[in-house]
Amino acid sequence: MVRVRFAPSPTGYLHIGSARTALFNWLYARHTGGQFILRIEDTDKVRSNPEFLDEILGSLKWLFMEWDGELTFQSKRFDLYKKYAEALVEKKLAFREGAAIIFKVEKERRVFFDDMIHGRIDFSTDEIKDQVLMKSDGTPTYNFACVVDDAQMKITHVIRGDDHISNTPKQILLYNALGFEIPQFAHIPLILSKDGGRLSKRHGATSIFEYKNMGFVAEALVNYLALMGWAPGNDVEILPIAEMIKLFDVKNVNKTGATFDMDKLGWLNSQYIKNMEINKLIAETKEFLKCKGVIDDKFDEKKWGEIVLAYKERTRTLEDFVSVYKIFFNSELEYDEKAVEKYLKKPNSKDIIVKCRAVLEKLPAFDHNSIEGAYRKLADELKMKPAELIHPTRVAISGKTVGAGLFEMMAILGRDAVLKRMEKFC
RNA sequence: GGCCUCAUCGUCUAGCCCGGCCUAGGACGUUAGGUUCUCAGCCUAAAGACUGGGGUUCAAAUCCCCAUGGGGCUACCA
Repeated sequence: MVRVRFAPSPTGYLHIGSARTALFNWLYARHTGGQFILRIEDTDKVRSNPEFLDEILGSLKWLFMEWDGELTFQSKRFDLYKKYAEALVEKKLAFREGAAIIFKVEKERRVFFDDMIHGRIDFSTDEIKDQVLMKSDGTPTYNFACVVDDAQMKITHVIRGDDHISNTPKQILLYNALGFEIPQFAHIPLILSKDGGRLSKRHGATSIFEYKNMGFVAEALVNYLALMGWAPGNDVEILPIAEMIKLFDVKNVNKTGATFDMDKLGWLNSQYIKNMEINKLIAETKEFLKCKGVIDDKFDEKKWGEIVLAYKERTRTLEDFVSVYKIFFNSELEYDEKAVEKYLKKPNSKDIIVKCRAVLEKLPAFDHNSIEGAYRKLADELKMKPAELIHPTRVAISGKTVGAGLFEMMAILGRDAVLKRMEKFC
C-alpha cells in the first residue's frame, strides 16, 4: 500500500509552496487508495512553536487535506534516532567527535536513484561530506531523522520539493548503512516568485491563511495549487477535488518551476464563486463577513441571500462582498465624490431625482419589473434616455457608479430605503 | 567556485517518453469589437512562444552534444 507523508516544521505558517507539496502527496495517496501521514519535524526546539503547528493543521484542513492516523512528532523520538546512530557507531560506519555522532562517507563511489519525475539522477560520493547524525546538543540532524522516520513509518513514496534532490544521495547512503529499504522518490518543482527566486514573504502573501483572509475560497486555491506543475490534459483547468483525485499521478508532474500568478488565482476564484451552490455561497460569505467583523448575529440572512445572488457573477473574491454589504446595510452611505459630481451636481440632476422619486413613491408594487417599467415610461415622457435616469439614481442610492443592475438593487433595498436615500438629493 | 537540476506565448501549461497529424493548442492577463442602465460577466477577434549553436534523420519543439540562462544544494537549519 502506498504511504506518503507530509513533514512540516512548525517554525512558521504553512506557505503556498509547502501546501502544494502536501497537496501532491495527498492527491497521490487518495488516488492510489493509500495513506497520507503527517510528521511534525520539530527537532529545532527553539524555533518550533505550537501556534505554528495549529496554523499548519488548520490550513491543511481548510484545504480539505485530511490526514490518516496520528501525528508523529520527531521531538518525541530522540531515543530512536540515538539508538540507530549508536548502532552505526557500533558497526564502525559512524564515529564520535565530541558529543556528536558523524557518519563516515566512503569516497569514490556513485550513488543514484530513479526519480519518478526526473528519471535517474546520480552523484559521486566525492561531493558528499561526512554527515553529522546526532548534533552535540543531542538532537538529530534533518537528513538522519528523515531517513529513520521514513523507514520506520514505512513510507513508500517520498514526494517533496526538488530542493531536496541534493539531500537524496546523502539519505540513500544512510538507508544503505542502516539496512533500510529505499522508498521511491519524486521531486516536484518549486513554486517561484515573480522575480524567479524562491517564494518568500517579501514577494507578497505566502501564508495559506492570508489567502483565506483575502477572500479566496478553498476550492479555488486547491484547484490553482494543483495546476502549479501539473495538468490533467485535454485543456481542462477547472476541476473539482474528486476529479483531481481521479486524474492525478505524480508521474505527470512537470519538471519546471512555476511562477505564482495572483491574476489567474483570482480568475479561478471568481469562477468558483459564480458557480457555487447558492446556499453554500451564502454560508461562505456570511462566515467571511463575521471573520472581518462586518456582521454580528443579528443579520438579515434572507436579504443577504438576494444580494449574493445579484452580485456573485461580478465578484472575484469574498472580500468584494464587504463593500457590497455596506451598500445595503449601512445607514450611512459612502459616496464616491467623482460619481456624485458627475451625476448629481448637474443643473438638472435635482429635477431628475425628484421626478424619479415621485414615481417610485406612487408605485403599487416595488419589484424589479415594476420599477423598471416605471423608469422606462418616465424616461419616455421626459424624452430622455433611460440611462439618464438610471445613472443618477444608482449614485444616489449606492454612492457608486458601479454595481449590480439598478432595478435589482432597488428591489432588494426596498422602497423606504430607496426613497430616503434619494431624498438627500432632492 | 563545485555538484545537481530545469529550459514552449508576459504567466500557468498541452505537445516531448513512442520524431511527421505543430503554418505549436488551451487558459490567465493584455488589446479591440459586441451585448447591457454602469461596472463586472458573457460572446467574438487580435497580438503573443519552441533560449542559441551544432549534430542525427528524408523529416526535430520532440533524440544527442555543447553553449547560455534560471533554480537548488554545498550547515552540528529543516
